[in-house]
This record gives sequence, structure tokens and C-alpha cells, in this order.
Amino acid sequence: MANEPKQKRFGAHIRALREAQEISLRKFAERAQISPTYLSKVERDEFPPPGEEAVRRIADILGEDPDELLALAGKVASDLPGIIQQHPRAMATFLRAASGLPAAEIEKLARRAVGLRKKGPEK
Amino acid sequence: MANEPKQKRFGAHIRALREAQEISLRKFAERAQISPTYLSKVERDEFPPPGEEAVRRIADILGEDPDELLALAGKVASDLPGIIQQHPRAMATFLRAASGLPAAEIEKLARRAVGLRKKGPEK
DNA sequence: AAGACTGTTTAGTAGTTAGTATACACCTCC
DNA sequence: GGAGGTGTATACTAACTACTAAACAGTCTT
Repeated sequence: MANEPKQKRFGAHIRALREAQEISLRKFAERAQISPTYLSKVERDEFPPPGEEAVRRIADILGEDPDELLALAGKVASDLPGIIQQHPRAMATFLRAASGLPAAEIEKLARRAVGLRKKGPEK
Repeated sequence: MANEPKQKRFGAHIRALREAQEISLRKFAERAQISPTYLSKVERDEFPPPGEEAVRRIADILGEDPDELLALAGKVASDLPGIIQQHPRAMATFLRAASGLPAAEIEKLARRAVGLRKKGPEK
């Protein structure tokens, strides 16, 4: 028991969606601009998920939310680290506090943040 | 103009703090468990900042906030991606909305999140 | 039974990240 | 004038990430 992948669900997930849309592995690989060989392994979770750009192209083809699919790939969208780094302590505090909250509550806080944006700093 | 480092301030920053505490490069390297050679280059921003664990040890020695120093190193603490991935869409929405807000406002939202934690989901 | 599909096996690779060891030049103090 | 300190240049490296090309085996169509 040594050769197991970290992300067990990414490959199976995109394979199911691809098959539901009746796209062949080769056609899909072509549209996603990756090699069929690679895609085959990724879909069977024999290889870890591709890089961010490839995951975004896959999400686009499958009609999935990119942030959601990136999460399944064990990644976060590359713009988020930059945002966190603007106020690392405050953002880290927030994220740790919000960890475990249901999505609906986080969305409410997001709407609050949008509200603060409009009023406060106009930049 | 091709050999410039990404993070121009990390090295200079820690060198200044180290010199302020009058610790020699070698002693500091030993305490941070990295080689003096490597530290020398890092402090002159000739090499990119070290990995997260080394940055944390450096922050500890210098009495700096780890999240802040990690940000200066162009990284985010490794627990944060995992938190974002619990609710990737909601968290990404929040972060993009909170981008540009002053730290004080983000801290207020963090306190709100703490409040929600206590009442709502007890896990 | 040939041709055109399907997915898979085998065998690599280029680039990035995060470092190390050896050896050097300079300074001082005794 | 050598013993012990300062920082630095040179020269590698091991592990990991994100892939590719060539060839193969089964199925389906005509």
C-alpha cells in the first residue's frame, strides 16, 4: 500500500461527467488541450489532477464551477493567495474563524463584504 | 534584466531584523536549521524565500507573525487551502469581495464569523 | 478482414522548488 | 602570524509537478 493517489475523487468525477455527455476520451483530451494518455491516467486517479489552467479548461467543457473543480483537484484558484497576502493576518484569522461554518453563512458574510466595498473605500 | 527575484523584500527584511538582534548569520542559520550558504543568498534576495516550515522557524526566532512573514515570502499558510476547499465557491466569493477592504473591516467580519460559530454549528 | 474507432500500457522528459557541501576572502585579537 | 570569527562564491542535487509519444488491445462497421 504505497502507490495510492492523494485525490481519490477528481478523476472519477470528471470521467462520470464526460461519459454523461458522451464525449470520447480523445475528443475530450483534444478540447482540453492535453494528451489522451495523460487524461486516461488522470481519470482513473492513477496520476494526480492536472495544473490549474488545464483544470479550468476541463471545468469549462463540463460546465462545472472552476473553484469547485479546483478544490476537488486539491488546489485553490491562483488569484486567492494574492488576495490573502494583502492582509495576511486578518484574512487568516477570518478563514480559521469561518472554517466549519455552513456555506450559507459564509455567503452571507461575502454579501456583507460587498456592502462594505460600496460604501467605504471607493478604489 | 533577467535574473531578478520575485520577492524583493523578504531577504532584506529578515536580514535587517537579524542584524537588529545581533545574531550572526551562522548562528541564525543553525537555529533555523538551514545552511549558512543558503541563508546568505536568501537574505540578499538572490534565492527565493525558503519553504513554509523554514519560514515559520525564522518567524519564531525573529518574533514575527508567521502569516505575515509567509505572505512576504509569497506563500499562504498551508492550513488555509484546506479551509477554502471545504466551501470553495463561498470562500472564493468572500475573498474576492473582501479584496481591497482595509484590514480593520476584515477583522470585524472575522469576529462576526467567530460569533456565528458559537451559536450555530457546535462542531 | 480492413479501417476506424474505443481506452490503456510503457517509458520517458523538462521545469521548478528547496535546498546542500566545499572552499574561499576578509577581519581582528593576542 | 595563526586561531577563530564574519559573510560569500561556486558547484551541485534530490524530489516533485505536470506533463508527452509510441505502441498496443479490444470493439464495431462495412
